[in-house]
Amino acid sequence: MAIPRPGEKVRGSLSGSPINALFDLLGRRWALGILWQLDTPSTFRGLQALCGGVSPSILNARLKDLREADIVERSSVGYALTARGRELRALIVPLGAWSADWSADLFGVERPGMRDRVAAEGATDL
Amino acid sequence: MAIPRPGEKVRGSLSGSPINALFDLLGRRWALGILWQLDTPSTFRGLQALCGGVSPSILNARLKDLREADIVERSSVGYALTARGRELRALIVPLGAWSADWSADLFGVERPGMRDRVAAEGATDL
DNA sequence: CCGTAGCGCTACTAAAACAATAGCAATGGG
DNA sequence: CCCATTGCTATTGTTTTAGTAGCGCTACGG
Repeated sequence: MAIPRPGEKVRGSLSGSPINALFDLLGRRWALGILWQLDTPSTFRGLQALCGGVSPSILNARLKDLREADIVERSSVGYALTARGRELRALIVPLGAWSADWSADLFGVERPGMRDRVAAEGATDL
Repeated sequence: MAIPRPGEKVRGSLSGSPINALFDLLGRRWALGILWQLDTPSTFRGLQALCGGVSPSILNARLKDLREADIVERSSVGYALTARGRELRALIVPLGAWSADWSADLFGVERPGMRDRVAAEGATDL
């Protein structure tokens, strides 16, 4: 699957504006999870484990997408975020705290201090 | 498709942690776009148009997901974000500015002032 | 050398999600 | 009653994702 290009049509419809291109990309399965887990660089198999055993085919496809989009790159220590990717990740980090509240309110799940850990450390093991 | 519940397995794998449940939800097609467009309440067909003509079946499915997740609700003026949904949307608004930069750098697309408009007004017509 | 282990990744099949189109029941004018 | 609009379902066909197996490569230790 080609990465969505602003200015062209994006998967079936839409104006192809930048935000929609981004949403198309991030709306693919595991894209957000990969971004989240790549806080620290990981090997392919390491990342696969972090993502709960995603199938390698889809992991590879998503990594390819994210590399073409200049969000992820291969380094000596495995896959890592680019500078731009780190900026993007910084924007989605607050979702961690939001999801903790959401989960607690909606499902009654509670994990004391989780909010603060996320806010303070950007913990990835939610 | 059932909404992802923290604590249970999420679509095939993962730990079922809150952030992963959220990523599962937002990783479905149009979920992010709907959140983005629901800045102002819209009717079903209005929202469909805003999203570039999404098919009604998938729009309906996504609205159902988002309503079960207490992110979207039906009001007298159509579909609208809940209080929680507005909080979530606020977190993704910065993606608009990021996507504008990303698009400009990666594809050479340029629209003067877009960044500022997004930052100042939260423009949705990117 | 040879076996073993880890790595990145491809191939294949089955299941699920999504897209596209048509159209129905309900509501509210004119 | 007629017509337009709305929310939505039904149906069909395509695309994407899941799940599993395993190949080629590199780097060991023996």
